[in-house]
Amino acid sequence: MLSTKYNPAEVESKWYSYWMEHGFFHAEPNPSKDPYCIVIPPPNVTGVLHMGHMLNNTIQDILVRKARMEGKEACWVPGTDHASIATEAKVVAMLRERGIKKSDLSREDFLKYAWEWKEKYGGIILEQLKKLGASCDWSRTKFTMDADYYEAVIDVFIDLHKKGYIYRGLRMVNWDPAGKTALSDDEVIHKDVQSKLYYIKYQIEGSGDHLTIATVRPETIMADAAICINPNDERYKHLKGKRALIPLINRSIPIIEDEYVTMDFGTGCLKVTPAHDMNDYELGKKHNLEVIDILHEDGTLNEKALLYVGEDRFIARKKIAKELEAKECLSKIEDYSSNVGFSERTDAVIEPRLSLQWFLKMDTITKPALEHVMNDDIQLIPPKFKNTYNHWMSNVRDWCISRQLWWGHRIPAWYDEKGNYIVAKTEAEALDLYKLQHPASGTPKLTQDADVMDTWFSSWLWPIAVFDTTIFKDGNKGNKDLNYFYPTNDLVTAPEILFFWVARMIIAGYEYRGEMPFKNVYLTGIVRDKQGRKMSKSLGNSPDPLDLIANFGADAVRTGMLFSSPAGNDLLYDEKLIEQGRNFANKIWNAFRLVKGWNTFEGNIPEENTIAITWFESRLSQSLAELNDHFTKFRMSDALMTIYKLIWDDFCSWYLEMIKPEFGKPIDQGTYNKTILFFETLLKALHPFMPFITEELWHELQQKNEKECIIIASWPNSSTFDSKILNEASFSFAIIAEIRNIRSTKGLSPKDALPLLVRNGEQAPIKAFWSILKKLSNIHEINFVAEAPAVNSTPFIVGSTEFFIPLEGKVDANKERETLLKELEYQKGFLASVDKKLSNEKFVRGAPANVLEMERKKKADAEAKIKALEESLKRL
RNA sequence: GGGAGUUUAGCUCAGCUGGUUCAGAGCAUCUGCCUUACAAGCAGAGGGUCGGGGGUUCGAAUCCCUCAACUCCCA
Repeated sequence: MLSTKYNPAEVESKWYSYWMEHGFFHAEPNPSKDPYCIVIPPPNVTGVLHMGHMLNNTIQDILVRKARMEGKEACWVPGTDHASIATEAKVVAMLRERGIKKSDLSREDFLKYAWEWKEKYGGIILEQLKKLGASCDWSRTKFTMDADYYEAVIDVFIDLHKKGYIYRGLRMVNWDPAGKTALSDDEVIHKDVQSKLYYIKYQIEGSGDHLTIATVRPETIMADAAICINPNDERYKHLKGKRALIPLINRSIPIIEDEYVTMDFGTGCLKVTPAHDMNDYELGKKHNLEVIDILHEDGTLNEKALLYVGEDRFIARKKIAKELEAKECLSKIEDYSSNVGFSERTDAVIEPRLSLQWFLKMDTITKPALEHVMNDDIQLIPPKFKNTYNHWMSNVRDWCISRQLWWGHRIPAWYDEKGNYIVAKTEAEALDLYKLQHPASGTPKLTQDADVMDTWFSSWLWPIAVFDTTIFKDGNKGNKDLNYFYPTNDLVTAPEILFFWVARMIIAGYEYRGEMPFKNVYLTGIVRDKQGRKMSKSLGNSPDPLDLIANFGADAVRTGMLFSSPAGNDLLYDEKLIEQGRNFANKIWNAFRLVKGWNTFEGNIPEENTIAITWFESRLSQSLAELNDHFTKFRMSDALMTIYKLIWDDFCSWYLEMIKPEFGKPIDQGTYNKTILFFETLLKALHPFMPFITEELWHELQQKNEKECIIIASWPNSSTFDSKILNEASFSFAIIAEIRNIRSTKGLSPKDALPLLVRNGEQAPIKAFWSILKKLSNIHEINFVAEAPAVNSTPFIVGSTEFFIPLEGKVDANKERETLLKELEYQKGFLASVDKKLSNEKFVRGAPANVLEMERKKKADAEAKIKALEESLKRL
C-alpha cells in the first residue's frame, strides 16, 4: 500500500542521476532542430546558493525544460565568474587565519592560494543547483578565468585599445586608506555621522575684507583651488573676478562662479578642492582648476600640504581647527550630520582620491545597444525597465575597467621607466612594439601594469565566450556552437545588474557579433522576507535553500518561489508558499494513488463518463491555451496557477469525482485509458515546474522504455475546445454548489439522497450533465415540472432556471421567508439600477449594441427572478 | 536634486486600448465534516466606496488634474 504522503527525497536524487546518465541535458548543434539557449548569470565563484538564485534558476529551468519538450535543441550553459573583489577578500581572510599577510606574498604566490581556494570552494554553488533540479548542460560549464576565457578577455582589451576605445586617465576613486586600495561603489557603506561644520574666513586679496566658507573638512584647505559662488547670488556680486587667500598658508586662489553652488547652504561660498571631493573634481575640470593632492595613500598629509606633513587626516583636522581659531580665522563651528562612506572591509573612512585608471569610452560603442532595446529587438520584461535603460544609456559615463587587485585578468600594458606604455599580449610582443615606437631608446626594462580588470569586463563577453573564445582576436566567423546557439533566446537576471552586466553584454554582442546576445531579458524581483526586508546574511532572515529542499522537496520549493513572483516585482518569501507547493505535490500523489488503485473491466463507457471525458478534453484544451499564452508573455506565476487549478480543481475535484467508481468496484477500460492519458498530459504540462514528481509518476502510471522520459516527452498543445459543453458544465457546477450549500445550511448529511425538481428543465442549458449532477450532489431523482411544487420545498435559481428541493418537515418557514425576502430585495435593487440605465436616453444612444443587449438581458433575468421569488413567498 | 514605479479583500497580487471574465485569483479566516485518493484533505461561507479629493463621460479600478504614503534607480 502506497503512503498517503508523497516523499520527494529519494525520488529527486534518483531522477537527477538518471537524467544525467542519459545525457538529456546535453545539447549539440543540430540543423534539424531549432536552437533554444539560455546562458546562466554566472554566480560568484565564492558564493553559496541563496533565495535569489533559487527564484532565478527555477525560472530558467522552467524555460529550458519547456523548450526541450517543444522539440528544440535546448541548451542551458552554466558557469561561474571569478568575482575579483569578493574572491580576493575571501582569500585574504583565509590567509589571515593561517597567519599569512597578503603584503608578505608575491603576486604569484598569492594567486596560487587563490586558485587553491577556487578549486576547493568554487564548485559548491553549481552542485547546489543540481539539487534544485537545474537541467544545465554541465559539460559546457565555464569559468571566467579558464585559460581560454582569460585569453579572450586580454584579446578584447587589446582590440578595443587598438580601436581607440580604451584609454588611461585620471579619475576619482573610492580610496580605502587602511586597505590601500580603490573600492567599487558597492563596497562603500554610507552612514550618517555626527560631525562639525567649520566656518572659515578667507581674506580677499588686496583688501581687508573677508569671505566665509563652511566646510566639514578644514584639513583640506591647503588643497583648495578656488572659491566658488553662485552667479545669481546678490550678496557676493562684489567678489566677482577677485581672488582670495587661503588662511595659514596665504596661497592665492581665484573666486569663480557656477550655478552648481547652493545659495542657501552654509554661507553660499564654496571652497573647491578638486583632489579630495568628487563634485569639486568635476567643478575643477569645468573651470580648469589646479588639482592639489595633499594626502598620502595611507591618509596622512604629504609635503604638498605644507602643514602637518605626516599627520593623519583626522588629527590634522583637529590641529588645523585649533590653529584657525587661534589666528581668528574661524568664525563659528556648528553641529552637522553628514553622510560619510566607510570601507565595507576595513571600516576606514573612504577618501575620494585621484588615480590613474583605465577606461573604456562609452559614447559610440553603446549606440547599437541603446537602439536595439528601444526598438524592441531586444525585449525587457517587464517593459518598464526600458525607461531606466534608456536613461542610463543616454547618460552613460566612461567605464573604469581597472581594479587594484591581483585576482583577475591582468591588464596587458607594459611600462618603461619613464611611464610610457605599450599594450600587447606578451612582454615579448610589447618589447618589439616598444622598439618600433621608440627606436632610439635601446632595450628598456618593461614592467606590466599591476592591476586587473573589472570582473564585468570579463562577464560582458559571457554569451559569446561560453561558446567560442577565439573570435575576439581575429574577428573570425565563429565556431559551430556559436553560430548555432548565438544569439541566445532568454536571459533571466536581477534588475540590479541591468547596467553592470546586461547592458554591457548587449554592447559586446553588437561589437563582436554585430548581433544581439539574447532576444528577451526577464528581470526577476528581489526576494524579501515577510516584512519586506531584503534577505541578508547579517539579518539572518534568509532560510538555507538546501534545508528547504531537504524538508519540502525541490518541486515544492520551486513552485513555492513561483506562486508569488510577477516579473520585475519583489517576492515576499513566506514558508507558507513552500508548504503550498508541498501540498500540491501531495495532492497529485494522491490522485495518482486513486487512479492506480482502480481495477478495470471490459465494457461500454457509461454515458456520464463519456460526458465527463468530453468535457475534460475541452477544459484541458482551454487551459493549455491559457498556459501557453502565459508563457509567451513570461507570466510564470500565472502559468503555474493555471496548471495548478487545472489539476486541483478541474481534474481532481471535478473530473475524478465524476468518473470515480463506487468503492471497491472496477472502472471500465475505456474511461480508465482516457484518464491515464489525461493524467499524463497534465504531468507533461506541469513538468517544467515540478520536474521530479512528474518524472516519477510518468513512469509509474504506465510502463515506459528506458529513454521514454517526461523530460523529453512532447509538450502538450491545445486543440479546439467546445465552449458549449464548458458552459453546460459550469452551469451544472453552479447547481451542484447550490445543492451542497442547501445541505450545509439545513444540516443535511451528504449521505442522504434527495430529490430535485426543475421547472421547465427541458430548456435548461445542461443537456448531458443531469446524470453527473445526480452523482456529485447525491440526488436520487430529478423531475421536470411545469409549475412550482405545492409541498414545502427550498427553491433556488441558477441562471433563469428554477430548482426545488422538497423538504417536508425539514424547512423552517420563517427562516426560509427571511432568505427569500433578502434575495428579493437585492434583485429589486438590481433591477432598479438596470432600469435607470435603460431609461437614460444618452446611454441608449451612446452605448454599443452588445452592451445594450446585455443590459436588456439583465433586466429580463432580474424580472424572472423577482417573479419566481414572489411566487415562492406566496407558497410559504 | 532628477527620473521611474507602486497604492484593488487580512496577506501576495491579476484586472490590455473606459461598458457581463468587473469588482477577481491564490493564500489566510470562519462553519461543518476523520465521506476508504488525499486532514499536507473535503464541502460550504464571509470579506473590498479599487489610497484621498476633484474632473472628463450616458458610464471610471481603468482616462486627466491634484494631494498623500511607500519603493527603486541616478546624483
